[in-house]
Amino acid sequence: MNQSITPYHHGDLHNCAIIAAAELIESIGSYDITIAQVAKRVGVSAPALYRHFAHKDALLTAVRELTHLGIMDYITRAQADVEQGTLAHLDALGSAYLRYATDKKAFFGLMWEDHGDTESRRAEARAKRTGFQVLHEAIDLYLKRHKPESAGDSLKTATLMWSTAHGIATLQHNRMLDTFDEDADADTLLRTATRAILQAKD
Amino acid sequence: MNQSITPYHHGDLHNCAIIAAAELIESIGSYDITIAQVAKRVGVSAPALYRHFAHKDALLTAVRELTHLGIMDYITRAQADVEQGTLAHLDALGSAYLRYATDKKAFFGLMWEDHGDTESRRAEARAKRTGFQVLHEAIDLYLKRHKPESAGDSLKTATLMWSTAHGIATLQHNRMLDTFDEDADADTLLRTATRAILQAKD
DNA sequence: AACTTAATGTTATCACCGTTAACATGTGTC
DNA sequence: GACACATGTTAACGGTGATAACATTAAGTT
Repeated sequence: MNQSITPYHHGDLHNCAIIAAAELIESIGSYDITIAQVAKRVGVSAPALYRHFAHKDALLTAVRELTHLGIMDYITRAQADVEQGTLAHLDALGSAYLRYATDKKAFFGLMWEDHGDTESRRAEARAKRTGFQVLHEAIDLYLKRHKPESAGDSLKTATLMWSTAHGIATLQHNRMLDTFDEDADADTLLRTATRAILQAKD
Repeated sequence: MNQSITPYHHGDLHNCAIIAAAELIESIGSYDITIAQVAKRVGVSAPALYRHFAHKDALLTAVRELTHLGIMDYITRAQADVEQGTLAHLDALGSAYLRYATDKKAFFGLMWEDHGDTESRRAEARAKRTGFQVLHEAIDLYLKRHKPESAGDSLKTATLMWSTAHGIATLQHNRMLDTFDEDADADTLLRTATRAILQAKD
């Protein structure tokens, strides 16, 4: 009696490790975590994780997938309350992006972190592209409705708007926005940019 | 005779270490370097560097200062061939920023990297702000000449343009621009954005 | 039910990292 | 020349990602 309560085999170490890593990252507000920390949190020895992940970055890559799901959740939810193809729709998308960047600071940083694993880059690129396509379709719809003569530029317009949103988000993430203009507000900036980009070439 | 060619005291280890670190970063194309690597390159033991830098991040911060000088050099040089306060001036500034991001990939990454040293953040913020002010003045001049009614918005306009340039630069840095639009060209995108932002509210 | 095999844990260990301590060697000053 | 101080050295520590060798459990075959 009084034997080990937890069995030798964990059961679902793979997924639990990913979740534990994500929780850890969120709780300390930084993606600078340790294999040992994750292992301890799951209640397992550190090398055990190497049965499920080739190296630390593979684990972080798995967490990155979660972050993509997370931001897609933000985006999807933002679309729910809004009529498709309207300016409000575009504002909602941008606002969701900015909100994710501030709400989930560590995750946002992790998403765009440089890492070497070339194999996982493709999967990530695909995930980011699907997020991008939501924006692209919204812009395409908007242009066809309100500026049919510019509808052919929807891809370039979407790329530009994503770039702008990303720039504002990362500058805010690095606490640089208010260094430049202490009254700067990310949402207002993005709304201004959105209108400028859409109005261009009139 | 045949004594040690290098004296016991290095003479200017502080600056040499910074330069060595910078060279190392540039040569391997990543700011993920090691104190030992830097020490070896200077021909000194690793702990010797701790006489000149409190911790590794202090050394990296010193390199960051160099990167700020470097990008200011790009910007200053870009201004030389161009008439102040023109659209060409603004294009040149943006182009210089993008060029630095691609030419000095590792340095650009280092510049905006998250790091904990709160003390050095202020100095960096100041350096970034002076870079920003060049853009701000150029935009202010442009607006006063070509759109005097919007001259009051020059700060917000500059913040927006920097954000856009930064977004394009970082997306390109993460090889994401052509993931979205394989024909995307950073310079063209930024020029489009510049014109859109300046034309707005007409 | 027993044996085999593969999956998945364990502990021991490695090389390397940032960093500190204790000691050595120069340099400048009176 | 003696002393203080700056600046270098080697030795060592705790922590990191990762591997090796071994232990345990689960699953499949007969």
